[in-house]
Amino acid sequence: MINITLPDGSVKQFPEGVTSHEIALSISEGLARNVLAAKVNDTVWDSNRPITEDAKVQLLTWNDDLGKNAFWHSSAHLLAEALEEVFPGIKFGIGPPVENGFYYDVDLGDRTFSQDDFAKVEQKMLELARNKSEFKRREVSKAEAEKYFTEKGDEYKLDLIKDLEDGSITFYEQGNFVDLCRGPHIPNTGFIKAAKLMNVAGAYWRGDESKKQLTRIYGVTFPKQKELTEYLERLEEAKKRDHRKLGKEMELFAFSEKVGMGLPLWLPKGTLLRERLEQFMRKAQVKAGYQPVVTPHIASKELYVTSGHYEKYGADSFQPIKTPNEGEEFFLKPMNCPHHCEIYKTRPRSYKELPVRLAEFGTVYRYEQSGELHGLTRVRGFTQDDAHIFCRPDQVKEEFIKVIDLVLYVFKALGFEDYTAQISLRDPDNKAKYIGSDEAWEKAESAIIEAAAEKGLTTVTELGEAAFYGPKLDFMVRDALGRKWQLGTIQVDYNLPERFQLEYIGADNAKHRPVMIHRAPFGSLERFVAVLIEHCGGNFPLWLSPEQFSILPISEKYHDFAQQVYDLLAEMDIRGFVDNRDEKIGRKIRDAEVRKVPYMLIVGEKEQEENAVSVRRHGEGDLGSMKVDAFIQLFQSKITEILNN
RNA sequence: GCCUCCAUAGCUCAGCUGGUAGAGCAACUGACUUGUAAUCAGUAGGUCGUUGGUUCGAUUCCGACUGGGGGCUCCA
Repeated sequence: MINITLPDGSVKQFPEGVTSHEIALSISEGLARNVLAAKVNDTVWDSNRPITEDAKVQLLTWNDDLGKNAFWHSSAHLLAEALEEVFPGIKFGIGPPVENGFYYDVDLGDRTFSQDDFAKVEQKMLELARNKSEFKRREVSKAEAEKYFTEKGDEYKLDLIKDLEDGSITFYEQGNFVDLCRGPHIPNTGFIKAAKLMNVAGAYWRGDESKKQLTRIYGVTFPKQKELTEYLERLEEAKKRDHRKLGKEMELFAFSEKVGMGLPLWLPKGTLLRERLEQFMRKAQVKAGYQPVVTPHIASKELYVTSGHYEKYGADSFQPIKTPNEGEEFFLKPMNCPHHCEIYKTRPRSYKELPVRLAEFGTVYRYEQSGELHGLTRVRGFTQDDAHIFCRPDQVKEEFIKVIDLVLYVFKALGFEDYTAQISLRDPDNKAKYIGSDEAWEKAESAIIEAAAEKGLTTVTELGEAAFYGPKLDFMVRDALGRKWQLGTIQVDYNLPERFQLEYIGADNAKHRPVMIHRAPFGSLERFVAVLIEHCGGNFPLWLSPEQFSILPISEKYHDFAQQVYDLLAEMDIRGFVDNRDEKIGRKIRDAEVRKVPYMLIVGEKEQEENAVSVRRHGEGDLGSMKVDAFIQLFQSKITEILNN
């Protein structure tokens, strides 16, 4: 008998060779039906693999990420089996589970695979799933493995086997399909009740551009048809919120072939939104002791030679702007830091005036690969809400805390409630690849950790993720659909102060090197607006909304009164418009609803008599009639509610 | 950049296997003067992304270019 420890700490005795399926069965039959795999002493095992020693066992179902992984990994094998039946002679690369499903990389030879083939393969998958073929694990020798795939003629699997150690190789077999695989897998294919292929894409063998490009087939499967339906509905919802679609519909921004790819044009309404965000940040920054600066969009090559960016990015970036003077070259600025360093250097600095915080909404240009461009989230010209803090080493922690406060204030005002912070530290085993002294790094790293802890942030720490020039803290927010986005960033930089020979005179009358902190709570206005659009589905917070109200006169007779109300609201800095088209009120309401206007103010005979407006809130409906003053008060209270705490 | 799919009116899209195009919405004109999610009628609008080729003939087939979507890191 062996002892099995379950997650609740209880210990049960089972005969040697018990499987986790049998353990589940001893708890309940329903559980046994749902167990996909099991974590046995920190390794995930097949649920039908015999356990021969005392072990800690955690049963995994569809509700566990690891359970899903096993499920989707098994689905990849099922896909491969189906593909092999449909396309005999097909060769296979790798087929892992991913965040939402799985894929398999295949080499189809001369054949092609397109959306038209999806249905056929999906059907074949379900047909094979119904056979309830068991996933059978088998340990094989390296020679045996090589023999099998040599005979099959699959050079990709042979390439994989080459790097594996003899004795550690396993095969999995289900139905007529055998794959080189470490596992684990679900008990049999019958668990897979719904399958959908999502898309095809090219992917280099082993991610190496010089190797052959395979066809990557993405799919997703579920243990219930209903879950597939729900998943597809979620995708639909995400599509509806796509910032590229809403940006066009709401006339926020546009692209033009003539202007060039990745270069967004901000339309009037989008500009209003963007300027509101800038205004908001400016105000918060002034309060936090930042000094706004402005720097040019181009700079002499020398600046980037000094900063080191020329050497690192020069060849892959926008190429220099030449002048009539021979040898004179200017670059579009790809970042603001070097300019700010030069501002810092305009005069000697005393320790007493540090920290110096220089802020700029700096528009920068980076030549991103054409395939990397995506809506507003990845563009070639964008504006950072940039600032650089030059401070003494002993001020790093305090400055970090202040920046975190600022970032949290921004998130709160914009309705991002679910966020985590990632602390990126250097790789402790490879300190040589980082610039800056050991002492400085340790100080800065502990300053970041302490600052994050003091602010009560939920953090993930990643070793080796720091930039070569310093550790950093990144904020990841989760939007309304649960998708993760990286927004604000705070980075310590030891590199530029060194390269630019920045210094300050300390109390000891000696020269010291300041620490530079680079931070951007939004990241870039473009990216932030994109994330914001998707987060709120185009229903912006009231204070940001480009059109905060629309006045809808019942008929032409009330146009004058409508204009009076409009003037009053405009006076109070409330933005909106009068819809004086020759349309019925129902039509005007519908159009305003579609345009996502937060407040609709209906004016007719009654309202005119009482100097009132009938208020309708977007998505909520009629709020009844109120005096114009009362509406202004209601409106302003809604705004201060968000911005002042 | 590479793979793959795509490109028709301002927008969303239809147009079977080659014979120069159609709908809805928007726009414009007129009628209606309207009470909480689409009033009715009419008008106008397209070198079918650009450019070569095949063909008697190309929006349709082939190539190139431009732009767009998806993917190119996550252990067999």
